[in-house]
Amino acid sequence: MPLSPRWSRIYAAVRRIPRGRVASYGQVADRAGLEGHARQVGYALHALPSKSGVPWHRVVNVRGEISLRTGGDSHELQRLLLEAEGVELDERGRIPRSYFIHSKTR
DNA sequence: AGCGTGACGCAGG
DNA sequence: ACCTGCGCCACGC
Repeated sequence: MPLSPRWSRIYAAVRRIPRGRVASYGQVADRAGLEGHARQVGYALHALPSKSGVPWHRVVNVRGEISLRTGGDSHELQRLLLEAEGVELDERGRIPRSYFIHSKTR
């Protein structure tokens, strides 16, 4: 049975993030027509089955950090998936602004 | 039905 | 750059 229309919009927005780029939870919320509901984006992705085909790994927090609990498996997985797409983390383990959607460069 | 919790973000200090 | 408080909504007790 279908998830709430709210979550469907969120997943659709995530699917629109181009390969090799990332978006913050807030940007996803905006693009899903849910301005100010960044937290719901995190919740929706958390509930997402790993088989879904939704590129959840392209969503990071506004500071360019992977928001999954450090040390956790999925945190590691997200980093690997991003690097596989050519997204490079800086020395602090954060993703430069230039990889975000809407960024002029890159 | 209330309350705490959480893959967040922004304004303040 | 760091910390705190608050708004947001769905879930599980």
